[in-house]
Amino acid sequence: MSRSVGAADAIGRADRSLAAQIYDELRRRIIEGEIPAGTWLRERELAEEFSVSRIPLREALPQLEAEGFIVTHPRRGAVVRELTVRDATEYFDVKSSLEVLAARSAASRVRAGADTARLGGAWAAAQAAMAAGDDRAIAEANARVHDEIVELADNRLLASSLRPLHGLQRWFFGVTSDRDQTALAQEHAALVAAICDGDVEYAGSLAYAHIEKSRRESLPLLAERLPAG
Amino acid sequence: MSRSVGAADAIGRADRSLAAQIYDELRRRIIEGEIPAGTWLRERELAEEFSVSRIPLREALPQLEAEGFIVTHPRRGAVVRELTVRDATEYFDVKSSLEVLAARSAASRVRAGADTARLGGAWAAAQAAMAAGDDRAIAEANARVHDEIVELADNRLLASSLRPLHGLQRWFFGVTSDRDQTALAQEHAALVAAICDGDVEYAGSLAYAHIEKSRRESLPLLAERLPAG
DNA sequence: GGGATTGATCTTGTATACCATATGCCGCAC
DNA sequence: GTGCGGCATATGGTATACAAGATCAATCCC
Repeated sequence: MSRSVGAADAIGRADRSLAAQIYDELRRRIIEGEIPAGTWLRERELAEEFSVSRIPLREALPQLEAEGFIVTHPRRGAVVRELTVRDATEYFDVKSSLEVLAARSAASRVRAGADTARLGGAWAAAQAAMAAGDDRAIAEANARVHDEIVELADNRLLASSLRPLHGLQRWFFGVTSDRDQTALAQEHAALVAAICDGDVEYAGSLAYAHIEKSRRESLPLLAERLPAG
Repeated sequence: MSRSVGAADAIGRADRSLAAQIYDELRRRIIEGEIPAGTWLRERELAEEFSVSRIPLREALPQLEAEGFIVTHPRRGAVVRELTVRDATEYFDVKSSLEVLAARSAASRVRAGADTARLGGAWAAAQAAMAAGDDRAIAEANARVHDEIVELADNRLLASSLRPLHGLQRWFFGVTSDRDQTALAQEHAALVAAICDGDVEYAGSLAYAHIEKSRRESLPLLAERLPAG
């Protein structure tokens, strides 16, 4: 079978394996709500849609299950999981712990002489986006600030632990989140400053406050549109 | 091909999927050192050894990669990763954060009326094993105490975040770890008491001290036998 | 003699066809 | 109305074939 040119071209001709591309594509569709909770995912159906054989799907679907996006029912198929308020609570709990660690580690590494150029650059981009008033750009810049903090923390295990949380976040909130992106950027300002100062304790406290503020603002909104779980 | 009865019977006839069984078996072999770091894992070779087709392996190997046990080189195969001191440091950092959360959450749930019977039972088993002087049993009971704390915390996301750490722990230390299991059990005593009292702050502090003590005792020993990374 | 090239070989990546088996549903008998 | 049996369907798994990237060694040219 040729590699699909027409309708199924959602998966491009990237140099990555088909399984990885399909994983990415399905993950994106679930996160962005194109595939709503409760949808059944059938191997052969998806294989046909993507114009691939079942093999790549048999690698991609278990990965999606491992990250908690779908639940597999043996011999019945996989169904997209439904997010609940409980998931959100768990998310904020774990996120809080790990983000504090990231902020503290980043500050600690700065104290040990790490380069803050990239983080500074990301933060500058956020400021520029704020000045321009481009909400989408602010959201993207905020996300990059976050990524750069994790990068600066230089802990691969931490980064891999945060990855599923990142997916959850976008699943919950979409790209922009419920919060005012400008307010988010303001909080980032203090956090970035503390990290660049190498102030471990302060950076950790700010990160904690940052997440807890998000929790308090977002949870009530989520509770309105999500089942309790 | 029939389902293997002879030498390949490491994977039993459990009701789980072949991929899951093979994942478990490979994971166990890596963790227990039967497959040393640097070993190349070849699909067809393993398929033949386990008397299965390549399909289950194509599901199992990506899972092992996702959990950090192997590194896949496209079109070359997968190689068992080598643990480094850096991995150990990262492990303790993340472990510290998440175990504190587990202890605090567990205590908080007790305060809200959760049942402590299972945790109490696990702790009683550890005491019994200590009285009997059975080191292996103490180690197992200690592990169960830990599991019950996570269970009591009742946070599935936290539990799934801790799972890879648990694998890392056994990979680093084997079943018994480097530490004196009786000393470990003593520390568990105070932690379990604090949790059962619903004392959130104290439980968190004890969990933190517990991990940091492990770090300080174990890291120098690991540094002797692991490359720096 | 040394470095670039080519080709053999190994391994994964993917497709295809087929069989086995569990699950759920529908309709029939009672 | 209820219980049972069979059928449709989906995954779980096997076998096989072929394509293509990676490696390495032999070879060829200068």
